[in-house]
Amino acid sequence: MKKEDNPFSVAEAEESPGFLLWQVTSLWQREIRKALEKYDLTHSQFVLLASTMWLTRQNEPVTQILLSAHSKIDPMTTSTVLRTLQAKGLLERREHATDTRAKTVALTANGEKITRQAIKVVEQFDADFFAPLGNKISEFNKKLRLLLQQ
Amino acid sequence: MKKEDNPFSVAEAEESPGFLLWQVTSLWQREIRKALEKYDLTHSQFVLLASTMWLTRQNEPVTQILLSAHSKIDPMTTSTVLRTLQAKGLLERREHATDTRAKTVALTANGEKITRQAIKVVEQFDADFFAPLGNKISEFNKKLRLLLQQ
DNA sequence: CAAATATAATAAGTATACTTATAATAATAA
DNA sequence: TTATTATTATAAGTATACTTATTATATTTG
Repeated sequence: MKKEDNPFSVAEAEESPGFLLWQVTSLWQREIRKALEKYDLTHSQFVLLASTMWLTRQNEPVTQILLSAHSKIDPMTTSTVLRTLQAKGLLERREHATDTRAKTVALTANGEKITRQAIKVVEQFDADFFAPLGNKISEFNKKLRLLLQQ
Repeated sequence: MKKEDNPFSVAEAEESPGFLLWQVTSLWQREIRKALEKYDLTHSQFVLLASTMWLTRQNEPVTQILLSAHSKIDPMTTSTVLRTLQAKGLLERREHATDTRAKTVALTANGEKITRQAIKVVEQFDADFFAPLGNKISEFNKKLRLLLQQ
């Protein structure tokens, strides 16, 4: 292969933000999965449980579509995962009071208990995972928020 | 729910690097998937094709385990996805010259052609996606590398 | 009000992404 | 050289994560 035919725009794979993001996320998700294993929760399940708790505390009407928007998990996956969590007895899905198309999601007592424990574990894990950034974490957060807002 | 019982350590979900990383990655992967649709490639397939091309250019012996390590895709998924790519005629998996346990992966002519086109599209997509960071991209890359090195 | 459009949820199907377990071989140590 | 350990790849099974299509209901518009 001829050198002048290089299809890559960067000299090192380590200079591509896309490839770096791919690698970091792969590792992060893999480690989180291990941390959640003891609660028999997948990462997506945890995100939806924590989001349900979060939105409930904001006094939002917790519909599936709102959970999907908040968690950035697509609506179909949200539906599937929530049913799994319902089967596990961690949350309930009732008919919405005013919108009969929608369902209202709420944690059960056990769901609340497990979610609280899992949040602690994940927050500690994240603290460790992002520790190499030191006091640059807020800068990192700011950059991520920039990417979300486009 | 009592306020003093707040299980979250941050006042806003937007202050949690973990949740932000989850959201950014979800959006990024979803958009990349759309960009790769016209080549009938998933994101993982693209990463493995580009990694094969990259490692080939580095004159590395491109085994599945090396591809797995480079791409951060676990070995089993690497095996499955590579077989899909082989069925599509985009790459070949031959017996390794010296290690009969291993397989040597190489792009076909068509695989090379499609990979080159897809790299262009993904690099352009990433340029757009990370554009809000402006000249802070190298700082962002540096932070991601810190997280990889731990 | 009736028709058109939008929204909320899900069925079915495909492709990861992971787990544990296993086969086959390579590399190393006694 | 033989036994132990490590490496490379894959089988089988589970849970996302997505797509397109559909159902049911809300909302908007003429």
